[in-house]
Amino acid sequence: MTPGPLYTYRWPRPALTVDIVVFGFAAGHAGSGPRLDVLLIERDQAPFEGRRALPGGFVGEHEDLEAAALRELEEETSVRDVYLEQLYTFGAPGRDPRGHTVSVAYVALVRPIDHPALAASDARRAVWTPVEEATDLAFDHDLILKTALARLRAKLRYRPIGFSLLPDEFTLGELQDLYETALGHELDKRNFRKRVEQMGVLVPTGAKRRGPHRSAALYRFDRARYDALDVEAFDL
Amino acid sequence: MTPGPLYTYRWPRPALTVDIVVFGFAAGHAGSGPRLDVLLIERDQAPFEGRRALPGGFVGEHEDLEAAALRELEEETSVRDVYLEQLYTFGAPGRDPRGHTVSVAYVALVRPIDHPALAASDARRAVWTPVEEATDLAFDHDLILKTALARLRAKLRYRPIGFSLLPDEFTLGELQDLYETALGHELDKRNFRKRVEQMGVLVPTGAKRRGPHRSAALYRFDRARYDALDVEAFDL
DNA sequence: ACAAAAGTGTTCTAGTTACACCCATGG
DNA sequence: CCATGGGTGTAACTAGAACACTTTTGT
Repeated sequence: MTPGPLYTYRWPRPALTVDIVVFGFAAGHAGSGPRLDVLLIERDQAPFEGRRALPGGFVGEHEDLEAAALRELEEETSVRDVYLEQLYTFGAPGRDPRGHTVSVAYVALVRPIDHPALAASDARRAVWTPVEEATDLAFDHDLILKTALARLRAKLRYRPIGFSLLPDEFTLGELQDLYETALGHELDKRNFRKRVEQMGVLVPTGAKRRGPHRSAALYRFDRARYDALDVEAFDL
Repeated sequence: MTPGPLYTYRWPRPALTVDIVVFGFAAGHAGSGPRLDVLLIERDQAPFEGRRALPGGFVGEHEDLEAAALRELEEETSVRDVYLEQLYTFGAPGRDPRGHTVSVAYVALVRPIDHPALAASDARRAVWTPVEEATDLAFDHDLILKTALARLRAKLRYRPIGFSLLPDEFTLGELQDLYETALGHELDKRNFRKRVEQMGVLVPTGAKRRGPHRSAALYRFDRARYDALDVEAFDL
């Protein structure tokens, strides 16, 4: 019953890492349409030197998995205060050429405020990349990204996680753009707004977003009101 | 780029295990109603000696996670040929008193044919336990079981995994019993049968199950027909 | 003959989809 | 003044929910 290295080190074992798929949503401005981005690191050492990879790293002993994910994320990309959710654990023996390494993958969603800050930070080489262009990644990170996208798309429909990708205040148009971009197909404007309104989890702030055209009302997601709802009651 | 122990052993790291939540469904006979069971092991050593626990054990180096789960399952309970799906990875630093141990949990679904064989096998102490009575388990296995149940309930609705809990041939009544037991509430018989029929993934075998009352037609799940369906088209 | 499970249709309701026009603003 | 996105209502359709009786079989 004594905790200790005796037992801990007796057998060889796989190494344990965390990898984080960080999604960011860039609202469309004039010219550029809305984009779903993923945050990638350019590796500066072998294996896969020069290849792009998901941020991540080794889990310390006595370190919580989620804590390790947040730590690596901040160390490598300066991103903090994110929605974080465990995705899946990847453990195929050949996935890391250095030896058997099992990786617990997480999905993080960040607000656009955090995007521009990245370039100015001490982040080594973190770059926002449109998801369609995020291919040929190191290790099995293509597979991890694909899995993360599938999860994001599935969960967006029945959990209010989309708001973690938008600024505190947003227009209904921006919310719809996010859904259309992430889901990959268009939605009917009137039906979309109808459903959003019926749910009653958005409160108008009274402010307006002024743009190149007619200004739009700003809304805020009301988590308290959402929590008061039945589970299952959120459905876009 | 050389794979090897040099890098592999440099740092202390959490140990890695797999744990498996094995669900079994016992159709109701005269007297006893239908039951959803979990397969538990009685621990014969510290920590948690004498307590019940989920089957599981350490992942070998260069061993695939799913392979490790299947191996441990067979070693400890003689159960083979099961539906297996990764559930979640539990890594709170205090979950194992021997030291930091991260566990990748799996859910397995087995057919009732395998139930009675267990007692006669070399399985140490594997016992089928109704889920409501599976409390006070070792480690954080109460939490793992709770998570597994939530997943089973959620997934039963939109994926055809329920058939992995039934014998090859089954009656519609048994299928409905399974759904009612797992979901924890009653379903309308006519609507249930209507939906099942509309899906068109069950084929009648022509045979009848003879019981204490009117005999019932037997069906078989047709996986080929299911695969031909759209995803999302399965919805009970 | 009776107890118990098998089997079968219809109606009503609620939710989802499809669809087109006017409005406000900035350039 | 015009281009662009903001904002609004209704009708048709479809899917889901509610509901009761007859049939078969073993005891």
